[in-house]
Amino acid sequence: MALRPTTERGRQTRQRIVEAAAGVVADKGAVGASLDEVGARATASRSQLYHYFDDKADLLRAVAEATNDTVLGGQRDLFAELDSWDGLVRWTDALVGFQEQLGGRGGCPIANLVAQLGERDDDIRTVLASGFDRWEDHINAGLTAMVTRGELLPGTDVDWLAASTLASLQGGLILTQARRDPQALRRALDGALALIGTYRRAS
Amino acid sequence: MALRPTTERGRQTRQRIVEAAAGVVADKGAVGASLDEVGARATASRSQLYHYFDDKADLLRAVAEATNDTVLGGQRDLFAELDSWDGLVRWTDALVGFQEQLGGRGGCPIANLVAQLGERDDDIRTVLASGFDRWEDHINAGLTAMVTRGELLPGTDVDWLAASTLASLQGGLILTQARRDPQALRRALDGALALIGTYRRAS
DNA sequence: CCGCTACTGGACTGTCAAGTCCAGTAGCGG
DNA sequence: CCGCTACTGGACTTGACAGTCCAGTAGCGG
Repeated sequence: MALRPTTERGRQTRQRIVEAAAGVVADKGAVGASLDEVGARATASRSQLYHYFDDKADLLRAVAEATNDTVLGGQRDLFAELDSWDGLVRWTDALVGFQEQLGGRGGCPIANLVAQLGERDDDIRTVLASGFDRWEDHINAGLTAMVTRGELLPGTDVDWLAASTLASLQGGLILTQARRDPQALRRALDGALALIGTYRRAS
Repeated sequence: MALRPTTERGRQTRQRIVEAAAGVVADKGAVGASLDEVGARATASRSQLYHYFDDKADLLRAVAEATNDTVLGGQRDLFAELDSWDGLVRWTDALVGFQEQLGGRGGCPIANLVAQLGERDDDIRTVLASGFDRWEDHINAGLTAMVTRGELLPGTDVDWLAASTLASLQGGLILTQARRDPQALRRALDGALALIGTYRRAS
């Protein structure tokens, strides 16, 4: 079992390796990503790779954790405002805008790894599932706050609504990725908003 | 360019190869699938593989087309009844039931291939996108029939509703795959049904 | 029945890739 | 300043794999 680095220099090297690996995985896919390519991008030798990671699977596991943090971290500010209808709309607009910037490329990094590795590595799959759980928790917290402040009807099943919203988002992302068309995500998220809208309090 | 077989024997061999390849891809992922494994399962030698396919990418393209046909063909009977609320509910029950049989494993074969190959092979991505298009067309046809027979309100935006429904389904599948929990698909499809339900005619 | 072509068998080559091993050094604590 | 350990460099081995090439044959049409 590769030990966690004990020095600042070691921690920085490990971090460089994980970030480089995440980049290679984004470009080549998890299976197609080679350790040589990772080493070249991280400016790290094979010994360093094997100093910090038991094997390629161990490195990919670290990439999965980093991917969760990157995807969720990138939405932190939007999650903070997810407690109002306007915040919800801004969140969906930002997601679609981001896909427009990407030209519909890339899809969801977490979902990609589930499809590439999830059927053959339960540890990695579990890490990625926890990423989805955290994502859903953010949506759930926002919807709960909207109920609390009276923007959604009391008794709204926020657990179910949060789950349905995340599903719409994930589905919109895979369809966008296949079609290279961010409007696919727009339509999916509009569906989620329309469903949430049916629970809005009349004003 | 490998030619299409001209004899019945050749067609059967090519078919065996594609089916064997689809099985290896399901087990090992597209990138991890080796031609040796495909040959072993299809009882076909390397010469036969290269007689019918230019290279591995060419074979994977054929697998993508076969995957579309398999996934959509498997729902043919349900699609035929997708023109009523009851048919919609049966369709969603069947999809969830199928995931329960699988124990939440596998995910959507089309989406898996998009995530595994779609960022690096535009031909394959386009084939898979056409699979999603056909799937959405079936849903669209059902919703349109429901409007025509008065089960959904006139003026219902069936294009958008079909797109949103497919997104919910795809999202539910990826979340089910990550969590190994068919209830994730159940919740997603309930969201789709609830949204469609808002367009039902009062009776 | 024979010639020809599509189909078939499988050995072989070159390249890539994961993982191992040997050796050197930066930097920290005593 | 020195010893020690975490960190570093990179050569090397082994095995897997895609693709090429040579040769044989089943089966069909004339």
